[in-house]
Amino acid sequence: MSRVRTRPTRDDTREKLFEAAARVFEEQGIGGASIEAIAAAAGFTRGAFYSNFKSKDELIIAMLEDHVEQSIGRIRDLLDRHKNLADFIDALKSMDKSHHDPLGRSPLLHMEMILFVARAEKRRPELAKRLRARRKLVTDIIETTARNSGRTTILNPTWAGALVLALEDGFRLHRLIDPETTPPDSFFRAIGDLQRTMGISSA
Amino acid sequence: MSRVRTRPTRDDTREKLFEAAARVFEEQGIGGASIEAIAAAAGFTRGAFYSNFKSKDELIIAMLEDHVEQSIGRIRDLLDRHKNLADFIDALKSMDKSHHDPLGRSPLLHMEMILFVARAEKRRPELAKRLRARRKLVTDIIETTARNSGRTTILNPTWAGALVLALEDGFRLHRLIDPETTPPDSFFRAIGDLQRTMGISSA
DNA sequence: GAAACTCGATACATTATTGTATTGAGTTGC
DNA sequence: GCAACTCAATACAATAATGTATCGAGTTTC
Repeated sequence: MSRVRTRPTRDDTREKLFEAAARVFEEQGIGGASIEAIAAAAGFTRGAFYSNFKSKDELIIAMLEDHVEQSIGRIRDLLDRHKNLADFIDALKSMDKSHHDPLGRSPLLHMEMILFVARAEKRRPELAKRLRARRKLVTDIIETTARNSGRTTILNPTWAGALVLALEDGFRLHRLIDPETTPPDSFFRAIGDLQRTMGISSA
Repeated sequence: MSRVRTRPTRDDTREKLFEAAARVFEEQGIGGASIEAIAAAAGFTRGAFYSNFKSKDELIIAMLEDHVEQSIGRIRDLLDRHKNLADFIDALKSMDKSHHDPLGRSPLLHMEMILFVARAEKRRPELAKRLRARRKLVTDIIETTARNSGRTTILNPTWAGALVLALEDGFRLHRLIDPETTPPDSFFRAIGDLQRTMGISSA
């Protein structure tokens, strides 16, 4: 190793390409983004891109894997540190306030990713499987906290999980076009309502 | 007017381009679709496209206006024919089963459109306004049926509307990647739960 | 039924995008 | 420290996509 590194490491380059791609996808959508635009946004030429990824698809898949892994990791971590659900949700809330959503990406990009996965289902069914694993993690959390609670649950846990997840992404989506009637805490407010009236889990 | 028309009318051509664009956007996404691909899918050349629309953006905006107008019209129509909410929801359910969702387009395209509008917000704020008008229509329905009902509502009507709309699109989205745990009737099931436990409206 | 008009096809010029092959500065192993 | 290696830049060839100008068959008007 030389004393002062002038060339960025491979991981640096990949990381910069990830971030640049996120910005470009955010602005132009996945389909509308050219490889040139991504490389340029990262301060590189296409050469750097092709040296790191075979194609735009491969970059997206790597990003996706990275994001899902981080999201699942964050959730598990939070779950370890906050055993009871009230604390867990409070912790989620404060994460949410710090500009990051629970999945750790911007809402627009998040939606783009889901559409990408949906379209890629036939070519690459493993991508949707990854997203379903994250879903399952959430429903499992709801299921176990429900079981451990003294409260009787009105809804069955799997269904309650589906409900919560639909609300999360539904609000995220609607906030894009109607932030006025969809304040940032809509999701948590809805969760609160569910807890209070349906007993999806104890506090 | 000649006795037998051999050339399609302008409206025919536009309609075919709409349908073709819907198919192409569905497959490749809005950003990934070329004008050539759209024209070809409609059985035309690019010439026909440019003779009818200035750009891809203009086509999308026309499609969007068309779709929102039809959706609002359908909802109003249904509302006129089914005065009480239970009938209204039943009618919605049967529409839903006939391969069309309440907005009258495929889920993937629906999401693409919303993302397009979100991105176009700065350039064209009127598009988001249109979508908000549809949102408002739904919340108004909930509001008036709530007021007319004898039941006490736990939630305020605007919030209940936001909740219902988030669920609609949330399930639509998740059905794309996890149809197993997101059956087609998820939305209606959720509505039923809300009615039963939160009294968002009377039946 | 002839002149004016309409509209999609065609041709063309231009720019964008892609992917590969090669180069050379920077780094690592020995 | 030098040989082997790494990796982003560059150059290049080929294809894709765009937008405009023009043509001509079909349609409308009178």
